Amino acid sequence: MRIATWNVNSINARLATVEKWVAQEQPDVVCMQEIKCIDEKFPAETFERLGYNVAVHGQKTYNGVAILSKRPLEDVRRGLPGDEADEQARYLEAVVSGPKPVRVAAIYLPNGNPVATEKFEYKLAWMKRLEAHAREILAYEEPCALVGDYNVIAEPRDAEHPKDWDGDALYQPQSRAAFRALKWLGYTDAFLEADGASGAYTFWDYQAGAWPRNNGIRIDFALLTPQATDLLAGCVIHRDVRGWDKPSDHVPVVVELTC
DNA sequence: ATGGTAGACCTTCTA
Repeated sequence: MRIATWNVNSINARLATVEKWVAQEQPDVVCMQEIKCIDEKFPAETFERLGYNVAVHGQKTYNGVAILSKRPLEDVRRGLPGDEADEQARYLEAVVSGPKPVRVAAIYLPNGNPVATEKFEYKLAWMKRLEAHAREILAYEEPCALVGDYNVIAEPRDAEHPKDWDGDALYQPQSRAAFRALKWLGYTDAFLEADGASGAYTFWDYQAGAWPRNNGIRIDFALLTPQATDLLAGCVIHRDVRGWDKPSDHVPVVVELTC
């Protein structure tokens, strides 16, 4: 089973690009972030025509996540547990049915900039809630992939110019520590495990020629439970998609599990 | 040191 994650930066602005890639690659599952629309405005029919079931957790203008799956989706959960007052649509979880069911979550972790504002506090609080929920999922002892835009540069190797990010929420010691705490609960970074190449990025800013200069960062991850890690067959960053017409600033990451 | 782009949408906010 091939599971993709992609921050599309508006599904409606990106529809032609996303449809082209999905039709070409035919992943079994596609987790999207930043769809930037309410559920009713998500172009579900486009993907249903390609043979996908669709689950959406959207909101107006900002954020929003979705899961496409060729196999039926069960036990769909909308929103990250731990704060009933949180109205930002950043988490969607479902079980992909089949002989070997796999739990999948689409994650759009808060950016958190600028630092020293309530936005950074919200990021850290959200990461605490994610850690608590990820701990619960580990206790299920089942294959699960937590995929998405984590908005964290975990290590210097994950940036072309790490020093440029010193004042940024994505590279703060607190952000990196929170990511480390999450991962060390017992999750595996699928790309590092399967590939491990340095200089492999998933995001290049639209500004200042970041793409032609390869001024990128790796912030889109697939974190796997031990039971999913046992099934890991590969992980590929679809770098070339950043050079397509009307690209997102993120590219798809595809993790393959043998099931 | 600054500004550079993209998207949603009403004028500025988010990234």
